[in-house]
Amino acid sequence: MRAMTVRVRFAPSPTGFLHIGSVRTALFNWLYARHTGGTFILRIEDTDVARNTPESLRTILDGLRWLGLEWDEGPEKGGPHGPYFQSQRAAIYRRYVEQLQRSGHAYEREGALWFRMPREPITVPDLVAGPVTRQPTDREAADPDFVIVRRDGQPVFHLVNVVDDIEMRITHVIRGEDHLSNTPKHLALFRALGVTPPAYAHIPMILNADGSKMSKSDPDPSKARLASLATYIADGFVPEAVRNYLCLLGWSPKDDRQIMTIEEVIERFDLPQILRANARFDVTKLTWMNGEYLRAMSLERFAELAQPFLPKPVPLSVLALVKEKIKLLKDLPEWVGWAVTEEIEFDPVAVEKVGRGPALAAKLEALASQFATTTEWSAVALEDALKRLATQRGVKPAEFIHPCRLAVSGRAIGPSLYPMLEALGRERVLTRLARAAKVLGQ
RNA sequence: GGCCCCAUCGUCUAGUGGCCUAGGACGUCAGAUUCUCAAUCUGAAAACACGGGUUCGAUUCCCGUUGGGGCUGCCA
Repeated sequence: MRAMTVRVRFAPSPTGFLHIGSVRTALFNWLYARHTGGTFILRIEDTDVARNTPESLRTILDGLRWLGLEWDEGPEKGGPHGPYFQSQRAAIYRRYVEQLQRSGHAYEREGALWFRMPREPITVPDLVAGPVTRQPTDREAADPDFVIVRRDGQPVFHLVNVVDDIEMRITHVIRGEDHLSNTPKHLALFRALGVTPPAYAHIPMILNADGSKMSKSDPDPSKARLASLATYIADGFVPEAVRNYLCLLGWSPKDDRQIMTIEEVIERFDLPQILRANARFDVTKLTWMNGEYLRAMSLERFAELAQPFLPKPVPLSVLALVKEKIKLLKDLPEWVGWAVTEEIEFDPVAVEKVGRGPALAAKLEALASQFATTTEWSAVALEDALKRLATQRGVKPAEFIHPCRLAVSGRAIGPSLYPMLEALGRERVLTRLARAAKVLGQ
């Protein structure tokens, strides 16, 4: 007996930004396809003409590719079961609608076409939640039937979703738990059409940190931002980190691993391990993970990813200094500012911390004359020079280190001091020491 | 309101009746790194929602309560 080849699909609606929860759904589908050697299909559910936009479609395609979730069949790719836009499949839906009418499963009412829902409860054999049997709600008790073709002739979600899953030979439907309540309708449709339904796996939702629903239209703008994948791209998260973090939301490798290569995840991922409980999105942990990925990657890749975040080119030697420190690429400008701007702005908080006035000026001037005579301009030699000066004055090196950092970078935090000085070069360091002594010396 | 799903540290999770004085990670706090830091290292505090059962024994099984989430559109 040969197992049926797995065919899964991600079926977004191009009506806005790509939701981070949708991304996780796409990821789980993709992982399952890769784990089983199956096929990952992208299908665009654009039956609601009024709400679809081309930009939104672009966002979906780019977003999936950014994460490395390439589809095997779908837009810009083709495949044997196209077209992959529901707006182009009207003839197919019509065929199925006619079949339902002929077999007496559908009838017209108020200009729309309604599906005759079975009166007895339907059990969903869900791979994650187990068998789920729904009792009829108040509404359903009054009238369990539902619309499958609108008055304007457009077929609705429940119908097209099922028809396409049939036509595209979908074997497993992995989707958000918000669809669990819809599933009996879909099962009834399959039954009426005389087709064996796919297996269902409803995955838990991703919620905000406060447990509320992640919504792109949340009245709180900071929450609304977090719901969109675009935010993470813009803030300088790297795809591997976002993907890794998402893998750990609702799925667990069952050991203590946090950072995993995608190959490892593909190897271990399977439906039975998916958790039943909703998970909250912890952007802080994602940020930590992003820093881990940034530090672990090659300098070349770091430079490549950094490029869009830098107003002007920055030498690799400088990027190397901040690569180990930074967590988000969007913070790059302020971390490398010392290397690309001569007009250093002094951070008030840093000035407060280090101090100002004649005492500071004296230290900076001493430093300047010390560095002016340093023969070899290297991190090691500079460290040696600074420490000699401190010893001469009978103070701790820190007494000179902090003012020096402030003078050359304007900040209290940043890369290690001596490599920073080395990268800057003698001339710029001396200029900055003099300027800082003047500006902060009063 | 009705229906459905869910419930271990603040968060993500390990745990499928005794190995649990409940493990890991993020975050937090405290030290260390006699240069900062959102880096690194070390350590600490921190959880089985509640009430009934079942059992020799429950975080683990059952029921209820409470709490959270979802659905309840001629949206998807």
